[in-house]
Amino acid sequence: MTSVRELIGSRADGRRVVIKAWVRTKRETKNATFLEINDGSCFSNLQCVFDGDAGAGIATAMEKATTGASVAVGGTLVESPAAGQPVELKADSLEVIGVAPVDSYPLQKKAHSLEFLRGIAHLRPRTNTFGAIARMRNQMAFAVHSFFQERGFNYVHTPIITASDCEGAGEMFQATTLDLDALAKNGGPVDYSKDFFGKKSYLSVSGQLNVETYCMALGKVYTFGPTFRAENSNTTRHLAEFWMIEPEIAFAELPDNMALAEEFVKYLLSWALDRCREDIEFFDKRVQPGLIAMLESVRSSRFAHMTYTDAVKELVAHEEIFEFKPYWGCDLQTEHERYLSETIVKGPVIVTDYPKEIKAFYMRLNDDGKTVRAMDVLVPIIGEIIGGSEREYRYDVLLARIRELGLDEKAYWWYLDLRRFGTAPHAGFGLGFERLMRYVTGIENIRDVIPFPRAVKQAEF
RNA sequence: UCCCCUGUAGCUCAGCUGGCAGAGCAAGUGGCUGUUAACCACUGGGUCCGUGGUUCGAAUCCGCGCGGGGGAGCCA
Repeated sequence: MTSVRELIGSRADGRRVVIKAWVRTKRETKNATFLEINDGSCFSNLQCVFDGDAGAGIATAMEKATTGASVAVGGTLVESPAAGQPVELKADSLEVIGVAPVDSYPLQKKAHSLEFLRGIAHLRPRTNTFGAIARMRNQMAFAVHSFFQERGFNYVHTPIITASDCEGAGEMFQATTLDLDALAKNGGPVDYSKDFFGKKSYLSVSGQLNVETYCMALGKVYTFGPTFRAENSNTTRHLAEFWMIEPEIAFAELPDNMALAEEFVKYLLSWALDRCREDIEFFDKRVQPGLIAMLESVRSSRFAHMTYTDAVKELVAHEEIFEFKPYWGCDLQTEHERYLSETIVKGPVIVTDYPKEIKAFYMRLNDDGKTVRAMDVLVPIIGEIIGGSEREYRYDVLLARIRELGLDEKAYWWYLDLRRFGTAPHAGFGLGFERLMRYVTGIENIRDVIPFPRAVKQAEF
């Protein structure tokens, strides 16, 4: 089947084609009618030109060829005499396959707000913006796999349902086959031994603990799959269901992890700049002016490194500008993170060695006994895009940390086993795929870079 | 979970200290034109989110409910 992409990239050799696509706009003049059609194969539309006196058959069909209608257009591919497109279709036949009545089809021949389009998520991929997002999302997913596959990483499919509530990365969705309505009527305690798995189960908030097990066998691994967090958060950068990439490398320490993260981010930006040119030019022009220049500068930059302790010193020196006053031991606020990358460094910065109190139990304890080998990659505008760490691989230290935090050590038996049998230093990080998408498209609201957003009180479609 | 803003034509919005419901775009009709975010003219189009209240009179003021947006926290 001929695609618009294929035709636009071809020579205007006068070949006859029939192309099936959807109508974007129609402009009628006395001598000609211009029908712009798009089939999603690329950003550009194909301009189909019909003679004004093309005949009654075409005139009748043309009335129904309104914005959104699906059509089959036959004609010959010719050089366009006007500016705006190199080639066009000199059309001689038109069939309307499916109409889109103008009085009920929500999309018009005009710009719509992203808020409005969010309410018609089933139709929004037909717009320029969401078509471009969808193609770019596809490309970025491909880029993720390419990066790791080129470097000998193994893609590991970690489970989506988990019966361990010890992942510790946020509120979890419970997964159950129990009849909640019946239980509510009866009252009384719930007997989870009657649930599907014989105990409480959840949707995974992270594949990290699971992927570490395969790291300790395959060496270099990564996960890339959906993740679920039942946080009651309502922001432009959180979703209840999102996709996360989590690489994990064996015999590696924090500097190796930092180098991998930097290389990964640059690889992804290069892919976006080099292979999604038409779509990213649209974002640069209409969504976030300066996007391409910013991404290019990050691609060619060297990421700054800074310890948490040094970062706090910088922040304290300018504490008057912050709503939340920084101090050693505080969690870095969004305003702090953005100040570090946007004002102090003026580019990406990796902050390392955070106080153990504000980080997860599995991060390797430094010799000072106060900080852990954590790292956050902060970029301008977006803030934190990657969070990771070197893992605690010493059995005694890890067990002590679990006990210190009052966690149930029995629940971590298999995780601790990794440290009992052939333990090795290892490190990894997590990158939220939708946050990457926000970064490379300039789209602000995370609900616009995933086809069907899932958030608090939002699960339509 | 907290704070702020918001809900008026198909869409984006204006509507002042309460007094006859408006614009641009979209749509329809006509004109013009190898047009391309087309242009010009005319026309049609309203449960002013819902509900209760204040008032001679409410889109406008107040209470409650529902929806949308932004910020914070949590984090990716």
